[in-house]
Amino acid sequence: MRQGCFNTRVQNSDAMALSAALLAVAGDLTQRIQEGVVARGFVDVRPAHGFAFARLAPGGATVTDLAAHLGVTKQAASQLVDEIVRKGYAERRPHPGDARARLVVLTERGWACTRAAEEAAAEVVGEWVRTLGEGEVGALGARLARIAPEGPIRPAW
Amino acid sequence: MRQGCFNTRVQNSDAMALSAALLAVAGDLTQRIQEGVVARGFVDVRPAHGFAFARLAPGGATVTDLAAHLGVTKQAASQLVDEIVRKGYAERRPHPGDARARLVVLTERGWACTRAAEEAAAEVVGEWVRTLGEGEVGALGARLARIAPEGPIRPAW
DNA sequence: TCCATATCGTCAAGCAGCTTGACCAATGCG
DNA sequence: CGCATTGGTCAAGCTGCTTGACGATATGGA
Repeated sequence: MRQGCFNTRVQNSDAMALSAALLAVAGDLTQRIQEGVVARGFVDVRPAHGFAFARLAPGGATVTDLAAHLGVTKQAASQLVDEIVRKGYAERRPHPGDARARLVVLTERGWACTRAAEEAAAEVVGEWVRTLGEGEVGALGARLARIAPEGPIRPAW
Repeated sequence: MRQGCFNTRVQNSDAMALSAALLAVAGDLTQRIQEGVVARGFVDVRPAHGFAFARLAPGGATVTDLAAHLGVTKQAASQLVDEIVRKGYAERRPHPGDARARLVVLTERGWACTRAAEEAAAEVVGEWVRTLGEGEVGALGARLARIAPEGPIRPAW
């Protein structure tokens, strides 16, 4: 497919302004969720843990699953699991049906931290609602969802 | 000020979906700009350099300026400048009017890399335009600009 | 059934990018 | 002038990731 068809041409300066705003908002959101989670008493977690928790939440996951989801090596994922297990947010269980694998599942503390992150995110989004209005924020979410990629979550830089 | 006024209440699950989409789009954007820049021949730069270039572009900046803009220590900024100077993207000049400071300015190669990043960003945004339409993307940018923070650029995680 | 190959997870070592702490040179205010 | 402040660098250390190697289990073809 031809890239530069006339009516989809974008001014480079506009693209940079949009990109800068998007990345600035993303960085701000991450930082403020982090602060909110810390304020709720979970002082030993980092933003990356949130993405791990999100993957573990449904019903647990293996280290390899987690690695693919986070876009890092198995070793890095294993180290991250070591950390959240040591801190009491998750535990390793034998995997039903595959003795090689281990199922990593959230503990009650892990669930509590996940809920804290949700509350913190809702606080930030609530501020956006006060600035933009509810409909605008809804439209924002809908559009972002349509251009969001499929694959693993990647750090923004 | 009271946070949870009734009509600005946000469902936690909605907030998480919006946050996840935003961070996914931001990560994808970063990665694809990076790939575009590499594809244009600048194989030895990282995303963080782009934010430095943006600060240097107008007319140069000091290491301390850069550190504040990137939200890191002076030492880290100085190391980053070492790197982009060594790779030929910038150079250190005496600062007019302050013999302690040094003005870091982009070289021609630095400008070329900045233009490459703009082109790569425009390519990605062009795809969004094909998906959402031009008006929607414009609205997206306008809304993001309204909720973008003032301070230093922070990494999204 | 048996064995070759692939996969799950971990151990170990190394590296990149950031931090803290210390320091010198230049500034500028009393 | 005297001295606290500021711009920049040097040095050492830490954290989170990588690559490489390995044992244990699973899987599929002869």
